[in-house]
Amino acid sequence: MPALSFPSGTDADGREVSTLVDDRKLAVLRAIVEDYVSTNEPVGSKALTERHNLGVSPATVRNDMAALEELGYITQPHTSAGRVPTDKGYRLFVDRLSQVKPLSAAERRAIETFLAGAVDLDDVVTRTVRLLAQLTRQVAVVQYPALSHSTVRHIELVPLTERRVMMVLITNTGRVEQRVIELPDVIDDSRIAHMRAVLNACLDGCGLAQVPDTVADLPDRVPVEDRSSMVTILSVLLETLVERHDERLVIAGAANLAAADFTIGLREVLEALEEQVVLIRLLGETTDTSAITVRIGSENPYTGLRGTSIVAAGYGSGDKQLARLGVLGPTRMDYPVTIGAVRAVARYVSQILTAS
Amino acid sequence: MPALSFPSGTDADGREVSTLVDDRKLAVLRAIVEDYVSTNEPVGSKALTERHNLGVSPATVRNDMAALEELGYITQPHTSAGRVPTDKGYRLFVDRLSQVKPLSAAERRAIETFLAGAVDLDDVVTRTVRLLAQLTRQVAVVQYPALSHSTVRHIELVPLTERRVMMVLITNTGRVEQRVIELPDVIDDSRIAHMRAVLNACLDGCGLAQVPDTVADLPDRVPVEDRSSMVTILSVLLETLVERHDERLVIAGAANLAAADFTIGLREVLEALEEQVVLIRLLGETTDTSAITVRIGSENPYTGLRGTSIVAAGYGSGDKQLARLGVLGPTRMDYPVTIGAVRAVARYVSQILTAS
DNA sequence: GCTGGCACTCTGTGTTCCCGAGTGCCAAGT
DNA sequence: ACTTGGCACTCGGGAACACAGAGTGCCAGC
Repeated sequence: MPALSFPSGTDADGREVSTLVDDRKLAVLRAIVEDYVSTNEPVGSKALTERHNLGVSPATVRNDMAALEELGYITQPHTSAGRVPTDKGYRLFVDRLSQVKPLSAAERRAIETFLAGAVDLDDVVTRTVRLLAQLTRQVAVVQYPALSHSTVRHIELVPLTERRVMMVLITNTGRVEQRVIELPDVIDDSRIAHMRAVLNACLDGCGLAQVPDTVADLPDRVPVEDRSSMVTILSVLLETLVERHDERLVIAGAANLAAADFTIGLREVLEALEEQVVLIRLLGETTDTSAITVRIGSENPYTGLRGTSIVAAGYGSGDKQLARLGVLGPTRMDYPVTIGAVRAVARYVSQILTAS
Repeated sequence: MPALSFPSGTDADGREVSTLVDDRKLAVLRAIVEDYVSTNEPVGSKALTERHNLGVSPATVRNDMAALEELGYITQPHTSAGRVPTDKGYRLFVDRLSQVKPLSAAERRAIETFLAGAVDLDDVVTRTVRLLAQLTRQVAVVQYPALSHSTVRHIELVPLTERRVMMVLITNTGRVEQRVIELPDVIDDSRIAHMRAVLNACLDGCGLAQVPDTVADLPDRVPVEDRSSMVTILSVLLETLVERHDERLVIAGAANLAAADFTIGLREVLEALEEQVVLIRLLGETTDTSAITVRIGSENPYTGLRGTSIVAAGYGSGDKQLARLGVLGPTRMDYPVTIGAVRAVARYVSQILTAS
């Protein structure tokens, strides 16, 4: 059990905490959170003193509990029932009372070997999401690396019929986007080859964000008879960059929802999981720091997920954040373990992506 | 209400049915199924006579019910409760008592416009699965077109670093598979280009099933210094064909499970949905006919899905069956509507794939 | 400021009871 | 030979009720 860390008066909230809540009350709060997470039952003063040697009697704990309730950190479902942490209580617990629990050596080895076997980006993402779901026993979500921070590795134009080509865009992160393009004119293979050469000469290594500017004068660099085709191709390319931007997500572990006694709101949660847009917002903005984001219950912007928390982290290759991954579970989750797992997986994935 | 169709003595089962079960008993069974599906409560003799004008009294219906129960078509949850159809009862209902309900004109228009907007194969599949989930209010599953029945449209080799290339395989169904290949030797771009040319010359239009035979002598057709690289590339190509074979599935509408009062087994169902292998088996073999497959409850091979039925159909481009799609829901589902929706969607998707 | 004691308040559980829907069977009717 | 009304019987589920147990708040004493 980690020592109780309580640097008093460090931030705006610190003052309230330091003046009204002494160390023992915080220890009580922590004990409540830990017990409630493991038993899923409101925890009473007597049980607390039995399971944690706080060195005081139940009566004292009761006084502390009353104070904590007054401050909104805990609540009781009914009069004369035990206490349950509120979202605010979990927040305090996560911010100041808990220490992230690192994975066991065995778990780390398992992650390493499991992820190392991936053959391509799709595979990395699929394995990652399954891994995360299994480690945390919760619902895992992994976002595909964003196009916006990648660079063009290659653009391929494959003639399909005489008026149709398939464009394949390959990025440095290994992501592949393809689109079928209907051309305005009939174009033979050698002209296609020329356009492909022009495209690649211009865009190879170009950051995707820069593509729109870079291609502006491209139509002028091809023979006049190919100009309208080139315009068509470019417009599809730009569309691809915009439309698919950040959109793809992979989910695993939905079955874990049923295990958690999610009597209420299961339907809403499943619905949210199918709404990519909602999920992406929940994963949060891609911040520059590699910090873990924790959204607890009502802190998250989506109605219907009142009872769920999200633990998310960014990942990427090198120092660039490419996308986010995380897990979603009941507010009543084991935050130290979950945060540890998410952090570890994010790091390993970053490592894999950087290496390849 | 469709006329009662009962061609007596048509098949092996027909004899039992025709001798022991007369038309009225079948009408009773149908009424029971219909009522139970819509109310989700065991249906009694009195309620039946009130809601369906069978022209007989409750007592008569009771006699018929006793006979139907004897034959295993219905059962009662407890003594002195109404009757509930058994899996065998649903089977008879589906096979001989129900008429597929076609979609409304509005629904058909909606399908058409919704699917027509798809830009590529991924998009077709995604839209299809959502559509199906929405139409049936159940869990929809769509399998990606199988590689085995497709032909090679193009193979692309993209140099990434001096010892690494990405292979992109494009099939005539628009499916794209990519793999990064680590080469044994350093190979410059022109030699890569040559290998690409050789590959495409040999494989363009080749059925994927024929690829293994076709490429057997390919290494001999390239300069001796490229031979080992070609072998590496071919082995990865063959791997891709085998590994990804039929594997990919897309699911939507899992939230509908929560709506159905799936008090029992929800966990199992969600687990099955994450097990691609199980799901593929459930969708069934790709048969040549365009018939709809219905698996009712215990008919399906997977424990834990006792309470669910699967309605599946094949789809494809032209007359070739490429893959399957279907929905999964409680055995207590509206089969006529569900079958109608699955059939319609399968047809439209086939149409889209054929046209493109 | 902590502690033990005490009265009080609930929830959850087990019990009992009863209503009503539904059945099976039988004898009478067509 | 089937159908029908009648009747006794069964059983699940809801209402009413009691009660044990866990938990609380408060107070007086240390």
